[in-house]
Amino acid sequence: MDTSGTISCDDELRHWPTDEARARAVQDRLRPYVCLDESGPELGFEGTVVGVDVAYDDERDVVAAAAVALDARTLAVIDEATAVGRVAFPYVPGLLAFREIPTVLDALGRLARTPDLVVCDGYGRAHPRRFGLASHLGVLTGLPTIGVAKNPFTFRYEPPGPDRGATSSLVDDSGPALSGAPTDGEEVGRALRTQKGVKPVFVSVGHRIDLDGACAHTLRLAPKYRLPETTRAADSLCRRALAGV
DNA sequence: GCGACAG
DNA sequence: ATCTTGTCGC
Repeated sequence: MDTSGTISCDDELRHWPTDEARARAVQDRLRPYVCLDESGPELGFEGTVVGVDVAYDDERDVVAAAAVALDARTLAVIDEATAVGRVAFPYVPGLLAFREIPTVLDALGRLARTPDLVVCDGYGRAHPRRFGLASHLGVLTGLPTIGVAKNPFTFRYEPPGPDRGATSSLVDDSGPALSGAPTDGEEVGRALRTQKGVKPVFVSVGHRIDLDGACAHTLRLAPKYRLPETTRAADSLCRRALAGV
């Protein structure tokens, strides 16, 4: 595998790790493939923004994933897909991707057309090893991805201004944990106020987009509610899919 | 040792 | 994530 200097999604799935140490090793191995020097799709581009999310039934060890494609201009739903699978990994903070991605990939593959941008529940670069769910999904699919989380995890931030669109830096103060570059105090994402007077969401870059673009798209996707319409639609659909199993 | 900890 | 009643508001 990986004899061409690129990633094979199928190979990664075939060698999915089963313990924490190997999962962290996978993150360290794939992190160099994250692309941070593309600006991403234009705001209001012609194409689809796809939201993905999963729901669990721990009793039966079942996970349901949903992928919902919205028209990037009108935010109208134009396609939906679901997939059901077995939980592939326990919940461990920092290793969420290994629990969710296999079934999410299955759902994404059932869409009629390839997404132009994918919005994930959780983090991208805002991650202990700079390789959260959104980055992982981006590297495996090659698609531009962003992470929109509902909580700041362990990262520090100042509350953004009260108005819609206000932002503040999400900073990693854990120190230079990664080999090499000094990352202490680095901005790993942003707190973004999507609705006036409402708790912000936490946006970070996944793959092939910059932080400004990730925030701009997130704000545009949340014209009425705190969470992006992509997330709301995917959350609703995966819950219905789980209930139907 | 203790608390914190995306979903 | 999931467990869960009522309640306030458009």
